Amino acid sequence: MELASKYNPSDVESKWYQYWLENGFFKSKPDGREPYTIVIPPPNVTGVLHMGHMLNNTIQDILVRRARMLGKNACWVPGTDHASIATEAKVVNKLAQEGIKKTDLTRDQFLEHAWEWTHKHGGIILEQLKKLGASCDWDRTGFTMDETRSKSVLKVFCDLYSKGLIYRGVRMVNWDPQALTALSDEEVIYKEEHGKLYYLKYYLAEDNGTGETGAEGEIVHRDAKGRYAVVATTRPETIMGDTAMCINPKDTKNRWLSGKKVIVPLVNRVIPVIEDEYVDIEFGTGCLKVTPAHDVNDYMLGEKYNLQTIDIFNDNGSISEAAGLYVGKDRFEVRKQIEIDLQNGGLLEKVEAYTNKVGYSERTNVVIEPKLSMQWFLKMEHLAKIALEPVMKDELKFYPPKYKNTYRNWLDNIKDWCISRQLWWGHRIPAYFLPEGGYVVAETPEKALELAKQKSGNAYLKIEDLRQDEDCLDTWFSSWLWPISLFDGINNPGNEEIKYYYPTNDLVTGPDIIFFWVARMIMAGYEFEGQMPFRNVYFTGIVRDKLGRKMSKSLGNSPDPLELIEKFGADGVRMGMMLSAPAGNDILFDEALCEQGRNFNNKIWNAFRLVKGWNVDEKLAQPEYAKIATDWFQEQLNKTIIEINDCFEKYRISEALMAVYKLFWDEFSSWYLEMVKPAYQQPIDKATYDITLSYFEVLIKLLHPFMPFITEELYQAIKDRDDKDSIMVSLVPKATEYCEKTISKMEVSKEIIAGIRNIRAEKGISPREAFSMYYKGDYCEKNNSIIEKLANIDKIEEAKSALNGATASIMVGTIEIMIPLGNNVNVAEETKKMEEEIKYLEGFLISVDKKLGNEKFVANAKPEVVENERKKKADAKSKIATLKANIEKLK
RNA sequence: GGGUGUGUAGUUUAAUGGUAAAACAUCAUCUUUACAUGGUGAUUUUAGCGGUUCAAUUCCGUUCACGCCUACCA
Repeated sequence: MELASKYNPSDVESKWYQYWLENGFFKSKPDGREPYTIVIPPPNVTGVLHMGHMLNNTIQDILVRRARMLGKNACWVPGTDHASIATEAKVVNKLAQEGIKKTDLTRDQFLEHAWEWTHKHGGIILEQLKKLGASCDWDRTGFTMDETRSKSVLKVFCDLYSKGLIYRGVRMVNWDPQALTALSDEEVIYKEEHGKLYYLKYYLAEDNGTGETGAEGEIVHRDAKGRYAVVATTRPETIMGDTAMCINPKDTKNRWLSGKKVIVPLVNRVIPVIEDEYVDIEFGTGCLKVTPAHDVNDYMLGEKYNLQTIDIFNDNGSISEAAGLYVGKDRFEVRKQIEIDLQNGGLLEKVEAYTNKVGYSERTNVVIEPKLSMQWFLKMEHLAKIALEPVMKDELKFYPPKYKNTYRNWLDNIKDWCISRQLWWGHRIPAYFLPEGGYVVAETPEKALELAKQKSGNAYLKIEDLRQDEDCLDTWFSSWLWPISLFDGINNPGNEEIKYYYPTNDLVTGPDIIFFWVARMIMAGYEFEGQMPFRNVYFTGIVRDKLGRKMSKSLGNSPDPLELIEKFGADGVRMGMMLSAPAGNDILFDEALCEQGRNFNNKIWNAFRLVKGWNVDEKLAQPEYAKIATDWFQEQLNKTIIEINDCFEKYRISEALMAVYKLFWDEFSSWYLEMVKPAYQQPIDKATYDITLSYFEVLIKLLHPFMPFITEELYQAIKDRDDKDSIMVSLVPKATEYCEKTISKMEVSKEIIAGIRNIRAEKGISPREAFSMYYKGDYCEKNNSIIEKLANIDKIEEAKSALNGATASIMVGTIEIMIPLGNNVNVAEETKKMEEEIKYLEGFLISVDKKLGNEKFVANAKPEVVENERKKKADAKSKIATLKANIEKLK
C-alpha cells in the first residue's frame, strides 16, 4: 500500500463518520452492561457552533468514546433548547424586516412563525457537531419544547403548585414604555448620563419644635415656614408616589427626624419618617424619599415597613390619574415642569450637576421604567436545602472543586425563582382564570375546567369562559428537568430507560451557568427522582482569544470552528483545544494550538508509514536489541496506561492527552522505533514486526477518544477488518502493574545515549564515526546492545584504570561515562565546562552542609529527609572529585 | 460597594513543607535513509510585603493585579 507523506484529514473524516452512523455505533439501548450516560447541555436553536461548544462537546465526546472502549454501554443524548427570550427576539426581528409587527399577530400566528424558524435553524448546530466527530445517539435527539418535554414541564408545574411551592407575587420588572413590554435584566443597557440632583424640602407636619436634642452633629434645617428635611433625588417627578421618608438609625445629623411626619412638596401628602440601615448616611443629606412603586430598593422598603404603593405612571410612561398632578403628561416633560414649580413654591433648596447610570432598552433605546407587575414564583427554600448537602458532602462531585464554594454561596443566599416571562415562545403557564375571579392550575384545559367547576360551584362553565395566563415559563424551567425528561422520567416514572440511564454520569458545562442550570437540575433531580441527576460535573473554562478577551461577534475575534476544521482537521482542532484546557481554567485560544494538533496527526501518520514500509523476513531471528526494546516498551506502555487511567479518574483530561502524546511521540517514535528499526533497506524479523504493529494498535486505541478520525483510518489500514470491527467499539487494553526497574534502567541508557549524541554535536563529530565507551560506577550492562545501536558505539568496557589521552566524560547519576576522543578535544573549553559544573556543585554542597550543620534541622526533620541530605552530600562530593581528576588529566 | 476565586518560564499548564516540571514559543545547530508539520541542544519562572517553621512556591495575614457572581446607591 502506498501512503502519502502527509496526512490529509478531509479525505477521511466524513467517510468514517458516515461509516459509524451506518453501523449504528452511536446507538444505545438498555442492556446488561454498565451504563455510561451524558446529556448534552442543549444549545440554543438560535445558535451556531462557536468555540465554547467546540471545547465542551469535544470533552463530552472524549468521555463517551472512552467509556465505550472500556466496555460500558455509552449513551450521549443530544438536543436543543428553545431559548424563549433569544428566539422570540430573533423571530420578532425577522418579522420586522418583513414589515410585520408582533402586535399585529395573534399568539397562534406568532407561534407558527416561531416554529417555522425553529425547524429551519434549530438543527444547524447539531449538524455542525457531527463535523467535530460527536458520537451522540442521534435517534434520541430531544428539544425542550417537543411533546414529551412540554408535558413534563406542565406536569412539574402543577405538581409544585399543588405542593404549595409555586405562588403569584408582585415584582419589579424593567418596563419598556415604548415597546410596552417587560425586559429581562440582560436586555437593559446602563449608560452614564449627566443629570441633576435636586434637593427638595420636606417640611415637618404639625411641627411643635420638639425632637431636637442639640446633640453633636445634628443638623436641623429651618426657615420662616418652619423646620424641614432635605431630600436629594434625581427623579423629582416621582414625588407623587412618595409614601415615606427614610433615614439611617445611626445617622446623628438626622436623629431629630425620628418618629416625625413630613409633608411631600407640592403634593402635600403627610408621610412617616421610617428608619432603616439601607440608607447611605453620606449620600446627599442622608434622607431618602421612598417610592415603592418606582424603585427596586424602595419597593423592598415598602414591603418591609408595609407602606402604601402609589403607581403614578401609565404603561406608556405618562403620568397616571393616581398621581393627582400633571396627569397625562410625559415623564420627562414633568421633570422639567416640576423643577420650575418647586422653585416657585420655595420647595427647592438647590440643584447640583450629577452623573449617574440610567438603564436603556436594548431594543427601543428608551429609558426603562421600573414597574411593579404580577409574576409567578417558585419557592426555593426547600429545593435549595435538598440540593446543597450532596454537593458539600461530595456525593455529587464538582471538578474543579473550587466551585463548591460558589455553589454554597448562592444556595445560602437564594431568592425565590421568578419563573414567568412576558413572552409567547415557550411553555404557556397552565393557570386558568375564572370569570368571577380566582384561578386554577391544571395540565390541560379540560382538567382546568373540571377544577374550575368545583371551585366556582358553577356546573355550566365552559372552556371558553376560562382565560389562560398569557405568560410563559422561563426557559430554565424546562432545562432543569433535562436529565430526567430526556428519558421520559416525569411522564412515565420508573420506566426502563430512566431506571437504566439515570443518574447520568457526567455533566460537562461552563461555570457561568452553575446557578441558572446546574444547581436547578440538582434540585429537580432530588425533588422528582429522589436522586442526583449526574455523579460528576466537569466545569470547562471560557474560551478566550489570545489576548484574554471573551470571544464575541462584535469583536470579530472568534474563529469559525468549521473553517478551523477545514484547515487543521477535526482531530487537529480537538487536540488543539484539549492541550491547554484543564478543568475550570479559561483557555486562551490560539490557532497555533491546532497547528500543534495537526503536526501530531502527521507524526502518527508517518510513524505508521515507517512501520508499514518495512519488509519482513520470516526466517530472521529477533536481534537482542529488539528483544530488549519490545520488553521495555511493554512496561512503558503499561505505565502510561495506568497514568492515563489516573488522569481520567481525576478528570485531568488535558494531562491524559499529554501523557498519550508523549508516549507516542517520545517513547514510541523517538525511542522505540529507532531501537527496533532495521538497517537501511534491510528487512525486519517477524516477531519484532508483529509486536510493533500490535503496540501501534494499542497506541491508536489510547488516542482514539481524543482523535477519532485518524485513529479509525489507521486501525482499518493495519489490516483488513470485518465491517463491524471499528476502533470506536473495540476495547482498550487494561494495565494494572509495570516493572519500574526495566523502565528506570532504560532511562539511564537513554541518558547515556543522549549524552554521547551531545558530545558528537558539540565536537562536530559525525554520527557515522564509532566511539568506544568506558564506564565507572554502578553500571548495568543489560541495555548495551541498545546503546551500541543508537549511539554508534563499537565497544563498551569498564574503565579499570585511568584512560590515556583526551577523553570526554559525562555523569549520569553517579555513573561516569568516558569516551576517548583522540585529538578531537579542546582542552580550554572542556576545562571551563567542568569548572562551571564544579562551581554549581560546590554551591549545592554549601546549602546541604548548612542544613546538616543546623542542629534543629537534624533534630526535627524526618529521618528519611536527613538521610537524603547526607546522600546528596556524598554524591556531590564524589562528582566534584571525579571532575577535578578529569581536569588534572587534561592539563 | 459586597461576595468569591486566581496569580508559577514569553505563553498555557504541573508539582511539592526539603534546590520547581512539561508542552508550545524563542534562539542555536543538523538537508543522518517515516516525518523540516523532522532531529539535537540552549535560554528563561513561584506578583509584592510580613508572619509561622530548622526549612515556605506550598500554611497564615496583608497589598497589588485580574476574573467571575451580585448589587448598582437615591
